[in-house]
Amino acid sequence: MKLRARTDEEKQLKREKLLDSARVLFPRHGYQGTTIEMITANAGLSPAAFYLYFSSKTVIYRALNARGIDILQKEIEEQLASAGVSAREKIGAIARAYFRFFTGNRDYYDIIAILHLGQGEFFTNPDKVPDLEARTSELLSLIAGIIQEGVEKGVFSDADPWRTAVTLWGMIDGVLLLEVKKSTSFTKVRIEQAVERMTEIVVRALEI
Amino acid sequence: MKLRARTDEEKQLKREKLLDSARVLFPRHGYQGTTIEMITANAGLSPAAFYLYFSSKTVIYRALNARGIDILQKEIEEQLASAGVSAREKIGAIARAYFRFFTGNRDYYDIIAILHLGQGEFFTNPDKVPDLEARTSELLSLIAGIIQEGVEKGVFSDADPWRTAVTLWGMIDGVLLLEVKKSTSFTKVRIEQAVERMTEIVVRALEI
Amino acid sequence: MKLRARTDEEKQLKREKLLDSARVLFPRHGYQGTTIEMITANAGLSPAAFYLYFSSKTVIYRALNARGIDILQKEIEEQLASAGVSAREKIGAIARAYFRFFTGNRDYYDIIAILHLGQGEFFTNPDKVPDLEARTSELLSLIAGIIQEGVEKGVFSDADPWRTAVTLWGMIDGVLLLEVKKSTSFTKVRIEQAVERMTEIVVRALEI
Amino acid sequence: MKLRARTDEEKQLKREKLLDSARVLFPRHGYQGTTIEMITANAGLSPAAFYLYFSSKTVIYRALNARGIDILQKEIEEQLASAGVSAREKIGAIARAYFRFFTGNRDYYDIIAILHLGQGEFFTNPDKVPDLEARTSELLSLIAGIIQEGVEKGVFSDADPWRTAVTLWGMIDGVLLLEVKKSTSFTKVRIEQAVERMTEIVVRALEI
DNA sequence: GATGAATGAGTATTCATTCAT
DNA sequence: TATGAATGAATACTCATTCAT
Repeated sequence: MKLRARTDEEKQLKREKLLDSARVLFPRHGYQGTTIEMITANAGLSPAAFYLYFSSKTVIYRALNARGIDILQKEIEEQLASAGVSAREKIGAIARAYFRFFTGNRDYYDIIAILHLGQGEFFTNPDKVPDLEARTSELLSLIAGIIQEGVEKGVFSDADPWRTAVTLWGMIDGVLLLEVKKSTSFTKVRIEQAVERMTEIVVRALEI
Repeated sequence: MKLRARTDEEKQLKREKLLDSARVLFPRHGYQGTTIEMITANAGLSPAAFYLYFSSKTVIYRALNARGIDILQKEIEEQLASAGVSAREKIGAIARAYFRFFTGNRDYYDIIAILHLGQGEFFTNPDKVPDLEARTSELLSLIAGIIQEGVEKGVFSDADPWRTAVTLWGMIDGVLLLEVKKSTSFTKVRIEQAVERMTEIVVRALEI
Repeated sequence: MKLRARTDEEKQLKREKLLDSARVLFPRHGYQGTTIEMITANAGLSPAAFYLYFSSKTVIYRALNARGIDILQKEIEEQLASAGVSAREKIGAIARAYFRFFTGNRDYYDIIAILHLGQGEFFTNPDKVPDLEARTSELLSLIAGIIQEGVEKGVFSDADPWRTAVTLWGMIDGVLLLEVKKSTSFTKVRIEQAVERMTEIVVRALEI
Repeated sequence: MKLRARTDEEKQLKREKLLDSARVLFPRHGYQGTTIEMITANAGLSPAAFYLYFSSKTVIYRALNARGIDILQKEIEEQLASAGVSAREKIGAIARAYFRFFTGNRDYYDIIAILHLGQGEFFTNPDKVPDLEARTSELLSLIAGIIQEGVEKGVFSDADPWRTAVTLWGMIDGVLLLEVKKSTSFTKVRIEQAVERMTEIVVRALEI
C-alpha cells in the first residue's frame, strides 16, 4: 500500500511539475510558442512522457485555465468572508481579490485573462476554453448579485446590475492589463491604489 | 519619369493590398495563424512576392500596428478639434474618439489592443513592437496633459495626472475588451453608453 | 508441483488470451494498425505484460500464422479421412476443406492468406514468416501427391502434378479472395458452389 | 513560352519521378512502411517538396492505383483489338492481357491487386481507394459481357455471366498471387502456361 | 518586379519496447 | 508474474523564407 501510494504521489508530483512548467512557459511564449518539448524539458521528462499525463497540448492548457479560475474564485471567497455585509464593502472585497490574484498569481492571470486573446485558435474558437467563459460568467453573476442586493436595499441607485458588474470588471481588468502592457509605468502599490480608487469611484457613483 | 512614377504607384498599391489583406487576417486568425500565403493569396500575389514589400512577417505586423495608432491618433485629434476647451469636454472627446476607433476600425483595434497579448513573441519581447509602446505613451501623455490642465485651472482635484490618465484609459479599454471577449453581452449602443457613463463618473470624481 | 502446474496453466491461459485477442485484431486493423496496447487491453493485461508471453509483435504474428495453418491442415485431414479413396474424391475433399476453413475460421484465413500481403515487412522479407511458406508447400505437395496418384492409376491425364496442384489451389484461393475483396458480390452459398464447380471443372479436365 | 513550357515539363518530370519512386517503394515496403522521406530521397527532393506535387501520402497512393488500372485497361483493349470475334478468343485475350500486365508491370500489379490487402487502412476502409473498386467492377463487367454474348450466340452454356466472370478472374488472380507468394515455384513461362490452361479449361467447361 | 520551386527547421503525436519495482 | 513509467525513434505535414529564372 505504501508502495502504491508512493507511486501515485510521485505520479501526481510529475503531473504538477508539468503543469508548473507549462504555467510558466505559456505566458512567456504564448500557446503556439510553447512546445511540448519545452514543457517536458523543464519538468525533466521526455516529450513522449507528456502524453502519460495529458492527452494533448490543448488539455494541459485547459487544465491551467481551470486552475487559474479556481485560485481566483478562492481568493474572492476569502476576501468576501472577511469583508463586511454591506454591498459597498463586498464590491471592494471582490476588487481587492482580483487585484491580489493579479499580483500573487501573475502567470495564472496572464493565462486566464490574456493568453487566449490574439490566439486565433482560442479567440475565434472559444469552444476550446469553454470552462473559462462559463466560469467568468459565474464571477460576473456574483458581482451582479451584490449590486442587485444594494439596489434592493436602497443603497445603490437603480442601475442594471449585470451591466454594471461587467463594466466594473472590465474597468479593473483594463487597468491591470495596462500594467501588463506597460509594466514600467506603475509600481505595484500604485496599481493597488488605482484599483481601489476606481472601485471607490464606481461605488460612489452607484450610491443613492 | 512618368513610367517610373506609375510603377511606384503600382508598387505602393500592392503594398496597400498586402497590408489590407493582413489587417483582415491577423485579427481573425491570430499572428501565428495567419500565414504569408494567406496574406498574399488575398492580395492576388505569390508568397514570394511578399518579400518584395515587407522583409518579414514581423515587419508587416508592425506596420499595421503603426497604422492603427495613426488612425486612433487622428480620431483623437478630430474629436478634440470639435470639442470645447474645458478639460471635462476634452476628456469626453478622447473617450469618444477611442470608442469611435473601436467601432469604426475594429480590425485595427484588435491589432493594436489585443493581438500582441498572448503572443509570446511580442508580449514577452516588446522590442518587436516598439512603436506600439512608445506611441501608446504619447496618447496617455496627451490625456495626462489635459488632466494636468484641469488641475491647474482648479476644475479638477489634485490627482496625479498621469496615473489618472492611465486609469481612465485602462477602464475604457477594459470595457471594450470585455465586449470583444463576450460580444453577446452588450449591444453596441450599450457600450457607447457604458463608455460615456464611465467617463462621466471619472470626470465627476475628478471635479473639484 | 500442483501449484506450479496451476501457474503454468494460468500462464498458458493468458497466452491464449493474447493470441485470441490478436487473432481478432490483426485482420481488422492490419499488422501495423494493431498495437500491442490494443492486444493487451483486449486480453486484460498491461502492454508490458505482453513481453512475458511473446518477445515481439512479429512473434505473436508468426504464432498466429502457424496456428492458422495447423487448423487448415487438420481440416484437410478430416475431410480426407471421410472421403473416398479415388483421386477425384480426395481432391474434392481438399477443396471442401479449404472452403470450410475459409468460412469457419475467417480470421485465420485472413491472417495466413491475406495479411502478410501488402506488408512490406513480411511480403518483401519472407523470412519473417518462414513457417507460412514452408507449410504452404507441404499442403501443395499433398495435393500434388494425390494428382500424381491419379496419374499413376491412369484416371488422370499426364499433367505435371505439382504445377496442377498449384493451379488448383490458386484458383480456389483467388475466388475466396475475391469474396474477401468484394464481399457483396457473392452470398456464401454461392461461393461454395463456385468452389465446387471450379474443382469439378479442374478434375474433369484432368480426367482421362 | 519556351521557358514556361520547360518549367512545366520539368515539373511534370519531377512529379513522374515521385510517382516512379513511390511505385517501386510501395510494393516493397507496404503503404505504411513507405515514408515520404523515402519517396522524396529516391526522387532527389526534400520531404517538404513532396507536398508541392501531392497533397498527401494517400493521394499519391491513389494516383498509382489509378495509373495501374489505366495500364491494365489499355493492355486489355490492345489484346481484344488483336483477338478474333468469338467469345472464346475474347476471353483468352483478356486472360492474356492480365497475365501480360502482371509480368510487364509487376509493381502496378502489386499495387492494385495486393497492396491494399492486409492494410487495415485501405482494406477495412475501402473508400480510400474508391477508384480501384469501381474500375475493377468495370473490368469484370467487360468479361461478363463477353460471356453473355457467348451465351446468347449459343456457344456457351447458360451460366450466370457475371458470376462466371468473377470466378474466372479470381482464378487467374489466385494463380498469379501464388506466384507472388512463392516466387520460386514457377518460371514465368510456366505461369503463362498455367493461366492459358486455366482459361482453356474454363472456356471449355462453358462451351455447350 | 514577380514567381514557381525548393527546403530547413520545426512540431504534435504514436508506439514498440525496456526496466525498476 | 505483473505493471506503471519512461523513452527513442519515427513520421506526416507546415511554413517562413530564399533564389534562380
